[in-house]
Amino acid sequence: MNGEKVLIVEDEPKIARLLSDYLLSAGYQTDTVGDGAEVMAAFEQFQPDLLLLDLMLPHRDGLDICRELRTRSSVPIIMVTARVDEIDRLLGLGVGADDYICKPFSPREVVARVQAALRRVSWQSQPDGSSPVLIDEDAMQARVDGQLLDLTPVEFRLLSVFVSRPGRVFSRGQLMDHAYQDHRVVSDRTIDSHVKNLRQKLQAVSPDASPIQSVYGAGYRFDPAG
Amino acid sequence: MNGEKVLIVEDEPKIARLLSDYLLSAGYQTDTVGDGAEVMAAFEQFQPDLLLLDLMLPHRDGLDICRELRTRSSVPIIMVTARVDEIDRLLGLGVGADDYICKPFSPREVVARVQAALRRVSWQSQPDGSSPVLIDEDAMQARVDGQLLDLTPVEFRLLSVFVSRPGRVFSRGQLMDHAYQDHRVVSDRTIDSHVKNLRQKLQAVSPDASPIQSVYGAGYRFDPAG
DNA sequence: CGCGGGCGTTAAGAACCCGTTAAGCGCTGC
DNA sequence: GCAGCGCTTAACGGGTTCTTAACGCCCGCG
Repeated sequence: MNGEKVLIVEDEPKIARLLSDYLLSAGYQTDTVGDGAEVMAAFEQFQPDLLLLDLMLPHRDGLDICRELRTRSSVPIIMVTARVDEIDRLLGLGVGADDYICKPFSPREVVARVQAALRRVSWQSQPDGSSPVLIDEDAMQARVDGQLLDLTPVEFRLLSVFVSRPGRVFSRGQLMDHAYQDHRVVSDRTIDSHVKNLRQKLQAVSPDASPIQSVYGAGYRFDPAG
Repeated sequence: MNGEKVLIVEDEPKIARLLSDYLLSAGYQTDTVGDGAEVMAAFEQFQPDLLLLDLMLPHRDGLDICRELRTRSSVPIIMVTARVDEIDRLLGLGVGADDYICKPFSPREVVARVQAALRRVSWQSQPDGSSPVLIDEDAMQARVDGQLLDLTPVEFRLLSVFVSRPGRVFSRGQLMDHAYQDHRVVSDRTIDSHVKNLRQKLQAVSPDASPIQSVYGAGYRFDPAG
């Protein structure tokens, strides 16, 4: 699984573990650092796409870390604080964090905010128009090389998920989660079936490419240059 | 940056000030309103390109304001809410907001979202300049190619919603929300029925176009060049 | 080579979606 | 009261889409 990488900076092992578990099961890669002094090294080495940063740390303040990182990277940072009123103070200080989470947090909340933060940056960085596949969520239309695809609702949602994270392998379960907002459970074959139809419609428009690849034992991967 | 105008609707002065500062320093013009009852007037006068709308307001609910604005303008609206779980509720209600921000928010987040929302609209609007369909909310009159349409109240409101956001797919539920200011619940077939009549009247005036398209499994889409 | 589980495809019934008709209801003006 | 109008919906029919059972192939492994 090649999910995006989240660096967790948290000195309390139980909490670090908790965060890590949530994120792993949501398909992210994680690395954990418990000491403020080690953060920069881990950052260089792990090259995370996002930071979960506890405010209270041994040897070095989370605030301080946040400031230094901001001078050299625009990686999204989510601050984890123990108390709500801290947040006001942080806002006042003009720390450049992207979001804040208060303890105690719920699994869903953490994952939701991480997703949101990552979605935001992936959006901004895409000058859009660069990918051969364009998704218009509002209009519920998808285009390949300018050609409009005639997709059913499920197909559209699936393609939409794929396009949102090109190159990533999605398990059938993850595809279900993302494509069925009601938390319906369907069989794995159902996904296969829709992928088959989707592939067919994609090939009808651009016969030479096969952008949806099967990954044996894992799921499917979308690769626009496939 | 050419100083697009952002109207801030927020009753808490400190937060309003904070928002205003962020946006000003990012090069936007701002105006602030603290009372729900004054929003429409300020909107007319200031002619903003975007609204930052707090959900909790004195005298008038942000939700309510959002709905009314949506019937007469397609200006992007970003809702500001105090808690994450509000967002789920709002999404369920099909409010026509473009984005949501949770308190506490960071400077970067607010500015990023405002930028994103503005980029989105400038991108999708104005290929020509004059839509063939004109809506006069005050007079409750609609024209196609200059021809006056004889619409019933429900038909007028529906068309009005469609025209406000061309190309976008509206579910039947969303159409109900927008076209019935009281929170009435009617059946899906009711919407179908009105759409049928609306289509008929539109075709009577311009026989070649079919601007209201059905999107199987999703709803209806208005596309003036359909 | 034989095994077992993962996978692609097919086909068919289930489920769902939608346009239309026609009828009932409330309201208005005569 | 009655005719006319607009709104809503029950009901129906047709079409589309979804899902799964079933089957056979393929892959990786011992």
